[in-house]
Amino acid sequence: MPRRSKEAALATREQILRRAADVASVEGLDGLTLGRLSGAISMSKSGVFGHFGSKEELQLAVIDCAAAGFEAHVFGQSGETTGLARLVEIAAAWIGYLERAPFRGGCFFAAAAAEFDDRPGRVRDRIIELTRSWLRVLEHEAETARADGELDEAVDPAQLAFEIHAFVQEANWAFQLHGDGEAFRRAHRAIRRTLGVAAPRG
Amino acid sequence: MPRRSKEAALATREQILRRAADVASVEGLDGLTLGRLSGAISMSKSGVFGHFGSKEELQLAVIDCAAAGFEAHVFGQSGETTGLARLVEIAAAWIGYLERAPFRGGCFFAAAAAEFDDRPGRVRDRIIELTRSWLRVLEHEAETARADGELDEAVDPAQLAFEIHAFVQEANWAFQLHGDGEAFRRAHRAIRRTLGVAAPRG
DNA sequence: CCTACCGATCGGTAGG
DNA sequence: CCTACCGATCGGTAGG
Repeated sequence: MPRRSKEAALATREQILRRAADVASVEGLDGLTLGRLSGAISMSKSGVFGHFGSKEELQLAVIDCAAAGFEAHVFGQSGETTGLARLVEIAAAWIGYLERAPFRGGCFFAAAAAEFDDRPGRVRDRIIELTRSWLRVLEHEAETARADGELDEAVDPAQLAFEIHAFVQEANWAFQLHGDGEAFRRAHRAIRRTLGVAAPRG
Repeated sequence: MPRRSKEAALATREQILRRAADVASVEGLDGLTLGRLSGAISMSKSGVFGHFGSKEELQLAVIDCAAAGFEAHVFGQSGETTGLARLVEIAAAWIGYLERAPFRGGCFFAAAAAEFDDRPGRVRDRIIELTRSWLRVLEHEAETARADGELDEAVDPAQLAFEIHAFVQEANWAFQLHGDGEAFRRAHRAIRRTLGVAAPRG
């Protein structure tokens, strides 16, 4: 018999993960140490450790926690639209999510990707999987928009996804590093211009 | 009297820094530890330490070393051109530098910026200074191109610099994280399209 | 979920 | 530029 109920243990786990994601966005997923994290939530190190079994499992759980928050915001905001309207909507929701600054360190995945892009392992694999799938969402909507005649037939959906993704990541970079208050507006403007140019001619 | 000549000491210092920049591009500027670095070049920890006096001074020296390599490549390649031709040239030289992969971990400054964008201190200040100045170079050439009538008068040079910078950073990101072999070609294509669109109408 | 540990490694120092 | 060391902290374990 566990001394505390499963519900209480799960609630503790969620509380740990929320704080961990915040710490990791600043210190990095590797700089997230069991000692500092447990101190920040007034638990013992091994009390935190017991919920995950290894640091790698903690890192993976933090990534999934951040992904769930991101998806809830971005997909929760978009309505029943498809194609170009949906592409515009989810890009705007993405920018809005970053503007609301869910973590102190800015975009969790931008930080995690830069940190782990050259460290093979399960953490890197999970980050690759999630970022690839997000790029595919953008690409898929661009494809639908082209098929529906909302974009010029010459448009390459993967190229369009690359450019939109670039603008939003650049805005996060410029805001976090330079404190550039124009950054998110620039991303909006760049996306609008790019989609305008990609519109069918006539 | 020093036991070894100043020249020899400086050569050792340069050797340390080259290796340190490579390690830091993978492990991060914080993950760059005196112990691992000294092991990698078969020196004692305190032998390396003595050249810098603190870990922060080592980090700053590594940043300046990476900046010198970047500038030598990018500005060394560009000729006597100005304005639009120069903007195209330095953007291409930048992409070429990243394609040649000077460090195992990809763009040194992209990694360093993501790591230190939320850690106040001299390291962050130096990264901000160098990245700001590079953005200003792009912006300045865009201004010149507009003044010379090579770009439409409605073009905002800062916005153009933002977009070009975004494409190259995105290419580095996609290549490092996803191993995307198309990434640098996509950046070239995006820049060409953006500058083509920004060219004067008529 | 806690206390009390483990070996390894960290940045940095003393002294030569 | 080296050996030998310092206190602090790391991820992880034993036992309750």
